[in-house]
Amino acid sequence: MPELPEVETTRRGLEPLLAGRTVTDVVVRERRLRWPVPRDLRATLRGRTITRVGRRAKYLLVDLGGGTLILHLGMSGTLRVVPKDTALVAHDHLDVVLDAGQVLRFRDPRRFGAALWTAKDPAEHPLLAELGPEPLGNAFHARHLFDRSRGRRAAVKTFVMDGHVVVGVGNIYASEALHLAGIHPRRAAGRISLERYERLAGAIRTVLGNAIDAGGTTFRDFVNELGRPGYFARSLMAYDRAGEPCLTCGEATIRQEVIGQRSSYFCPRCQR
DNA sequence: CAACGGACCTGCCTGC
DNA sequence: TGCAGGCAGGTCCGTT
Repeated sequence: MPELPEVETTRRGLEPLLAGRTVTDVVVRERRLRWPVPRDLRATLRGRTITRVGRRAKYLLVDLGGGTLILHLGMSGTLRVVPKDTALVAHDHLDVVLDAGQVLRFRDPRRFGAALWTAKDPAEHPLLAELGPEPLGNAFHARHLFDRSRGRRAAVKTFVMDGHVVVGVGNIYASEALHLAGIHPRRAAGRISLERYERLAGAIRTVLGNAIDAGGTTFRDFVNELGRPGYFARSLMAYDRAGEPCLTCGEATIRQEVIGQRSSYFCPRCQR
């Protein structure tokens, strides 16, 4: 169940395994993902060679020269490169068979993920065109958050999880970043100062960067391209720690509340 | 516009 | 042991 660090971990793992490989076959076992898998995906991909694996927000972009396979892992998706004869398990919906006897295998029990094709610049695809800046890129900074939040009464946690504001900040890392920045997740986004957004922008970069360095966070089932978990869970300061002592102040207890229909974790003492 | 709830799914855990 | 209920890391879409 990936946020940006898990998707980036997957991308970094896949890139060297896929670049230069030619697609010899495609097997679609289940078309009913978030959007239907294109009927002609097999015919479209066969014979093409993968040049690189990119990422925009949580979308993986498999560049096949003349077009791009857009993959999204949804809540429960994993991508792995396995030998061609590897036994199938439940919810192995899609195989991209590669020349070197290996298969890029997409598994997604909940089917919130996606596999789409675009022949144009993927940045112009409707799903990507309106997205906010990358949190680890130069276009993301406190001024951006400040300007975009003026007049908005929604909780700041909801605000930073809006992909049209900034991409890649999911439910775990939103709680973590707000904790690190000392900001209460329910505070109205439009009533936060530029100075505090400086702290928040820095916290988002720090938390996401550290999580990528740790290979992502594994709670239940995230695994990388080799089927291995990430190690950031041990670094979490707030998420999933309801009732436990705050690791920052050592005095208060981490609270869990639902904000914008998502479980949120924070320290009522450190976060205001 | 912004905000909110519902929708899409399966698996896993809890409590009766 | 069985079963209902709730919850899970995403995000689009329709309605106010």
